[in-house]
Amino acid sequence: MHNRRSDALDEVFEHFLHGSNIFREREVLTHDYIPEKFPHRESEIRYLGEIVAPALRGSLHSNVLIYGKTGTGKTAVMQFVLSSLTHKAKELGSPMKVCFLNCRLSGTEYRIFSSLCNAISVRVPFTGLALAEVFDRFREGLESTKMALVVVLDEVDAIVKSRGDFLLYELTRINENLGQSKISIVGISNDLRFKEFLDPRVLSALSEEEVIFNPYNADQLRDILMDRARLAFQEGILSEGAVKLCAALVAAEHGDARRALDLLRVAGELAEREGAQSVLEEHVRRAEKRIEHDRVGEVLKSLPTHSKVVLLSVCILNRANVRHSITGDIYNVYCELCEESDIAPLTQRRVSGLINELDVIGLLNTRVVSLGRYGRTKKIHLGIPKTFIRNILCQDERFAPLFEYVPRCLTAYPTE
DNA sequence: TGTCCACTGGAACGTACGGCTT
DNA sequence: AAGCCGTACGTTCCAGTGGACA
Repeated sequence: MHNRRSDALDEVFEHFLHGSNIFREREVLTHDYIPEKFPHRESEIRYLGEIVAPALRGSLHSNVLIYGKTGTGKTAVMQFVLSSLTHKAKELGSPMKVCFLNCRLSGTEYRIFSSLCNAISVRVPFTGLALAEVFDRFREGLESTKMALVVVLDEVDAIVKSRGDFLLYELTRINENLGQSKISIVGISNDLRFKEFLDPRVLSALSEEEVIFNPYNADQLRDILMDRARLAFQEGILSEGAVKLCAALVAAEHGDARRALDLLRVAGELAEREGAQSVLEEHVRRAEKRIEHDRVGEVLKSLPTHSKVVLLSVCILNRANVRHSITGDIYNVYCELCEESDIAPLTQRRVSGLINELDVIGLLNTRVVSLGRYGRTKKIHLGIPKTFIRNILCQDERFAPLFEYVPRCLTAYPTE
């Protein structure tokens, strides 16, 4: 047993050490790689360059809003433009600085302001200060630097949707109180309806210029993939069919180039692992399944305990041939499962909220229905296979026995 | 036509926590 | 040490609702 295992591993390690015969440079296909060329984005690059150029003289440039769905190259293009800008600014000794922030990753207005402070070397604590205090320190710090600051807020819609537009309102007004320094804002949004969430004053200040990144079509995706593939793969390894399929599969969805690159990378990894001589269409098809499987698995594992119990409750009702369970039934089963495993149950209101969250991430599908005299509720069914949920949740020993549990409330349940 | 069910979903509030300022 | 702040997660309260049923 031991020998067999070490032989197998030995082969894996040897294979690794002798270098990949598929990849030349795998990193080229990862998300954080910024390429030198952006096929089909030349005009956007030029336009953005024209907009931010005044920063080179230390003066204000127009605020910009960039729209586009995920994987249309907004972030990468902007980073590319900014790195060229800072490079040029260094050459010229221009009094400017760039601060690139991802609002979704930062999470809160406080953290965004504190990142802005860090960008201009003002130290603020992780927490503890009033938001207004952090903002004041930022403004004072900025004023003393006497420079133009370009603030790029990536995924700005995330912060506006969850916290309102206080942050943008303050930032767009800050120039009124600055004498020596200036700040220009570039907002990047995935959501085209993002404007609806903004105060009209903020909107007009922010969208002096607008740039829209349209999704890539299959031909454009193919060009992008070919470009990267030349760097990423060994010569002659990648079949043209595989590239075409990647482009076609992704274009049929939302034209997300990031996803296309993922697909190509995973296809390459699959081919590599089985020692294939080339990356074929079949590898791409398997990669597509693998990516989806992994994504859902990760989401499931990272779910909070109560959400897992809710999901489990839906599984149990599903097992009892209740195809569309309703909130009340799920809550009953949920309470029993909590009792069974010594977890303090949450209120129905909270559970109803958890069900909504599970709906948003696609693990459940819900629909509000009215059953007339029998009230208004939600019909809920699983968004992914029961066996898959079982496989993942059973890795937690608390949940494994619960899958076999037969709830008391079910015995009285009228089957559909 | 009015009643009434079983919720939905918004809003306000409570509690715990980490970490700052004074 | 006390007071405050933002954040996360939860509870409590309650008006609103679509449609079957009497």
